[in-house]
Amino acid sequence: MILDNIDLNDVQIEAIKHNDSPSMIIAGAGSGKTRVLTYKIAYLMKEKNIPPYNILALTFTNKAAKEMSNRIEKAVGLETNSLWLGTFHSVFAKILRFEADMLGFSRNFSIYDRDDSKSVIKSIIKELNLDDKIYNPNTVIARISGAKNRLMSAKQYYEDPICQSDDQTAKRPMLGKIFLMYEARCFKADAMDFDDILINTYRLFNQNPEILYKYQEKFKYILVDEFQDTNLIQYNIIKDLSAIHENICIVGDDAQSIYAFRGANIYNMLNFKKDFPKTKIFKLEQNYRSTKNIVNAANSVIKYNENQMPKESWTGNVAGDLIFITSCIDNIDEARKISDSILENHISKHYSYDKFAVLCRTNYQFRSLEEELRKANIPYKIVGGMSFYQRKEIKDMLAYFKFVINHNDEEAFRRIINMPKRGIGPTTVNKIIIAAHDNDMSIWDTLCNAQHILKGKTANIIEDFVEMIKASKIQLEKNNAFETASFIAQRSGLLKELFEDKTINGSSRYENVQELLNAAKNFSENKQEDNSLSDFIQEVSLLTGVDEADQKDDNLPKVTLMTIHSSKGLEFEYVYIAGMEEQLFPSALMINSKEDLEEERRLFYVAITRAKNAVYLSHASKRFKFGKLIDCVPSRFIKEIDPKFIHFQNKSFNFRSKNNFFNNKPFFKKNKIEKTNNIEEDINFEATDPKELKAGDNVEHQKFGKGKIHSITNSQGTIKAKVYFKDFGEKTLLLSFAKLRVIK
DNA sequence: CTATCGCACTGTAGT
DNA sequence: AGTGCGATAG
Repeated sequence: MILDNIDLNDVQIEAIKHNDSPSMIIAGAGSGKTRVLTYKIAYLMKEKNIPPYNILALTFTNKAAKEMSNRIEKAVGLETNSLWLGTFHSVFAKILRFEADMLGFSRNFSIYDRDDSKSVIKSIIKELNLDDKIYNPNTVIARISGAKNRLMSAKQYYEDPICQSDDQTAKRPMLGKIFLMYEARCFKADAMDFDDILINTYRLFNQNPEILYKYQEKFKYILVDEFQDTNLIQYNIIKDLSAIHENICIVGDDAQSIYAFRGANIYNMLNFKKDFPKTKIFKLEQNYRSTKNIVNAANSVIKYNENQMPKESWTGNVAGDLIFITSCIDNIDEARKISDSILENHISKHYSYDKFAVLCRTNYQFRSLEEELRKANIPYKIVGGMSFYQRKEIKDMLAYFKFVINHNDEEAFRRIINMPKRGIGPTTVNKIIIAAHDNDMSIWDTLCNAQHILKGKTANIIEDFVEMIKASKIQLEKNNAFETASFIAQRSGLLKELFEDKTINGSSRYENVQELLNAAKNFSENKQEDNSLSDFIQEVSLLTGVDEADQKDDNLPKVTLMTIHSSKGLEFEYVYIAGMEEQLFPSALMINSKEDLEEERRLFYVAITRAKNAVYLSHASKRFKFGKLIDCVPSRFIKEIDPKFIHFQNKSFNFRSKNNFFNNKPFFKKNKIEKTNNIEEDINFEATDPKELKAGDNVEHQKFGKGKIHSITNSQGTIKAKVYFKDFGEKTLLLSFAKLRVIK
């Protein structure tokens, strides 16, 4: 039998074998959650002979889905293809493509990411002649997304008295109108944003009982991973889907719920038992990952949270090291101490670099860390952050693909119409879009009849453009993703333009587009069917920064730099948590209520429990932000760890102040480890007095080499220079810190 | 229409 | 520190 010879404890086995009524598996950090889930699916398929297409398994990240699929393949052999395993968004998007016409969409609908939505919102705000400082696009998006997550349509929002009065007091009376226009615009462009994928699935099932029934019968077994991160809509959909068979198994840990900010609802976990009274609960409390000190320290912090389910996380592992705490002068000192410590552990304990992770609350903290790791010649990789698919040239290329697939995609149209430059400026674009809106025609039909609104050269250019799209469409219908993509890349002239750009930035853009074509190639070759460009785009639209991390990897072990959010589900021998400061972690922007603070605390809990062997916390007294030095105070979370589990690395600490945990001057010692020879360090640069620099000067920079000052500006008290470097393109430098030397 | 320059804003997290 | 936008020059 499949579970024989597999290392599983009694509760795990019980949980795996329970499949005839709802169940909830409360799985603490490091308790073998994924293991249970994968073997549960394997067990259903092999022992219960459930056909894979009757099983639906939902995860939150593509990465988790991929890993689970790999593990199942290992356990049962190669039959996971027909298994419905994927993220909420990808599975629901798949269903929506099948049933699109029920909702008035086509099966080629586009998916708008945040940037696309933002751009639509911006153009609406502009059209309505509203002030984008009051109607900040981010705020507007947040309001709309919030309403959508409460299952409110634009029309309902527009008519709702509470929403109206809220917006009135916030001085944003037009928000309802913007929402209405946004919804209309997306619908017309045959596009859905991330929220729409969930909402439309919910509506599809609620408005069409026969379709719901079809899927209820199809998905006889439903499993949900990371259930604590589901929002209300996601929960309602899976509740509906499992209403007949009630073979639903949810796995989660309330202590690791860190997505309330995007609508995840910790109470879903508590409500589940009410909605499914027959629920059997399993608690996986043994931690197989971390040492006793780490588990106990994590427990001592999380007990400050009032909202949580009772459980006892414990481990049979060794006691291990205490939690190290280091005080630093500023973020550069912090980065240096972390890189020194990594090097020391790497050398003395022979741990390869991939055993280390540096976790941060925010993305911008990576900059100083990166620099120090680079100086110390420690290989590293950054996970998340700016995604490959968010780069300009990639978005441009994807916009071409999207427009060929969906001729009504207005966002894609705006992006590509003058990329590469073909002489179509904003005036012409507006003419076309206004003509389309006025005559209630689609963008595409307007383009095909461009001779009515445009004259001479411009009309010819548009005609050529239309021809190009038509030719690409023909490719789309008969060829696979790679063939079509290559055709479009060349025919559009985008590839040629990038190829001819000989600056470093230009050639890296060219390489990026090649990389994208390469991805399309792999996609086409790995699949026998469903390998058209449409299928490729569907997959890519739901991909994020975290997913590509391993993609370009050259097998060299590297230290991982990531945010705590993206570290969820992973584990490392050594975990460094940088920036343990009030305002930063817990984040000042975040904590408006007790619930918010508790979420930050859970985030801290997640961070600590990533570690198998040791945790290093560091905090700085000063930190650069927006080019300014900010004073920082150690995080309250440090104080909350039971002192029994802490070791202070800086001996000079004392507890003089009652209010501030450490308000004495932090101890600073010279680096013990000698730096490897680094050419850049050999050049001894002195920062030139900013007053001596002026626009047009030829300069040399320590890191970027030779360049020319474009302009010098003084904004909000910081003097900045835009410098064009020969090898690195345009950079903005803070003149007070940048080490520039004037070349005569 | 396109290129360049100065200014202002942003800076939680991820599908 | 990077980006994006508007003003202005080309």
